[in-house]
This record gives sequence, structure tokens and C-alpha cells, in this order.
Amino acid sequence: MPELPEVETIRRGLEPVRGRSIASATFGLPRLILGSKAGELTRQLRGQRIDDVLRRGKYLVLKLDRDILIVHLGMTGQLTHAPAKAVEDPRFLRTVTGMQKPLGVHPVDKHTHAILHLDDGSRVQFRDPRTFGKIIFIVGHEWEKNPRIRILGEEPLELKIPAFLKKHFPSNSRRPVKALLLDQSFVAGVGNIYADEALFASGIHPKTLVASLQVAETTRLLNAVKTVLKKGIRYQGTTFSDYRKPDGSSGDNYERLMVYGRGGRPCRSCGTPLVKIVVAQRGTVFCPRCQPLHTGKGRAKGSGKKHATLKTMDKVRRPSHN
DNA sequence: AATTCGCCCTGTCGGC
DNA sequence: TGCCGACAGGGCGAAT
Repeated sequence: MPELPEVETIRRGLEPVRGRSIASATFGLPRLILGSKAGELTRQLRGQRIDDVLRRGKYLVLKLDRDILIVHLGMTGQLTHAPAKAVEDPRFLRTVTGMQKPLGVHPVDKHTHAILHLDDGSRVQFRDPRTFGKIIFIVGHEWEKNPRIRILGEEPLELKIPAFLKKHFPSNSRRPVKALLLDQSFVAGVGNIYADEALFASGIHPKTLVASLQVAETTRLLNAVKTVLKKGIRYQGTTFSDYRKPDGSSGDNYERLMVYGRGGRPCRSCGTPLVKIVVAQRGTVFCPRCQPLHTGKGRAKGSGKKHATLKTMDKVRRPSHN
């Protein structure tokens, strides 16, 4: 599933379309389009220049000279940029794990739901077999007011941790911490892969209740979020089935993952078999030894030393109102 | 109010 | 070989 590192990699790969104009556009599946209708959208986009390619969370934002086109890749969305003389590569369609990288972009097939024909003869193609993706058209440039964008939390790579924790950490929440990481209104762009990776990297069990997290742990966790996202970007994203870069090739991060997709296999750190469970309705892999579960009760008492949770810190700072 | 659940969708895979 | 159910999961709206 394309998460922040995959969308960022796609954004960077689409740099060459900056300054190009949309000569024509075609759309399939109407239900993937929000803010306009297929036929109308073709007319609205024609002639517009692509001034910038931005990213917010898992959303890719095309800034046009008059309007905004936002793409969300859902589960299996792919955006490829086919040069004018692109060779369509049938191998693109094969499951990718362990295979060679494709040589060209995907063929236009029944899963290709949008094509932007640019003025240099190249094409931007949107393909999405499971159709969880969305194409959002926004008239004018005020895209950040869109409800789906407005509710997003901060960009994890930009936030300053201590200030962020004070302001945005739900210290009373009874949710498991993994659910919080997946909540796009907390931080924007973390999905199932990088949530599991960040929890492993910080040694935190995915079912740990948010309210019982200690300050040191939340700090470690957010640092880990940053680290695993940056690593994902460095290796140009995680391909385990559908994700591709705009040139059609696969990302290199899959083989570098510590836990995601490795249930039952030995922990790369301690050798203990990794365990797969369900948390927040999502498959979740963790190491029972590196990520032990502490309950809210036992932890602060057991050792002689007290560890402050954000909640208890809050109480020190300002007395409770109830 | 906070949290969980059900649903959307289709390719792939294991079992028989 | 072919059929079939289980599974994958981001995000939204409904239910609890």
C-alpha cells in the first residue's frame, strides 16, 4: 500500500512533468473521481499547465495553473510517467516479489482508470486494480481546505517532537498505539507497513495502550517513525505487490523491512520467531521478545522508579478540571 | 465523545 | 485442473 515514502518517491519521480501542459485527459471508473465528473473533468483539465507536484500525507497534489488535482493511491494505485516513446512492458503486471525490475511502464489495460496526455507526448497513467484510489478535482488553489486534507495531522518528517507531544498527543486515549499511528489525523502518511516497522524500531508492543505510554517511549516512537519513513524514501519505497515508481520499476525497501510481511520468520535482531496478530483490524507483525507488552497497571509500580506518562505530566502542569 | 465495525474491491493463494 | 473461500487493507460512514 502506498504510504508516505512511496508517495514521496512517486512525487520525486514526477518532477519531469513540471511545466508541462495537459493536452488531453481521459477517465474510466466514475466512482473514483470526486469534485467533478469524468466528461467534465476532461474539459476542465485541457490546456492547464502543471506548475508543481506536492505531497501531503499519502496524497499527491498536482498544482495546475488554475486548479488542483489530487490523487490518492489507496491500496494498489500506481502512477507511471510514460515517455513519448515508452515501451509497454507486460512483465509489469506480474507479482513482483523476488523478480527482476520491469523495463518499462505498465500497459494500458482494464485497470488503467486515468490518462493525462501531456504536451511533450508523454503520459501520466493511473492504474488501480482494487480501485480504492481517488482522484479529487478542486476548483481554484485552496486545496488545503478540502475536508480530506484539512483533517490530516502534521507531516511526521517535519514535526518537532517535544512541542508536538505537548500539543497533539492524546494522553487519555485507550486505543492501542498502533491504531494511533494509523490515524491520519494524528500524523499523516503512516500506514500498516511503517507503523509495524516503527513499533519494532522503538521496541513497543503494538497493543500498548496510548495512555500508558511513557514520555520516553512516545519520543522514541516518533523518532522511529521518522527513521523508518526516511529509510523508506532512501530505498524508494516498499514493493511487495503493486507499488511501482513512476518509471515502472520497483522500490528496494521490501527486503530491508524488519517485521512487516515476515510473520513466523526469525527476528532480524534476536532470532525469535515473529508473531502475527490483528490490531486495529490490520494484520500486525511484531517480535514478542524485542517488543514486550507492558500493562498500564504493572509498569510504574513494579520498579522503584516512577516513569511519567504524558497524562501524569499533564497533571503536574495543570490541575485536573474534573 | 471516543472507538470499533462493516464495507468497498479484485488478484492471489492454499486446500480439496 | 478447477472451484471456492480466505486474505490483503485505506478510509469513510454507521454503529456502539
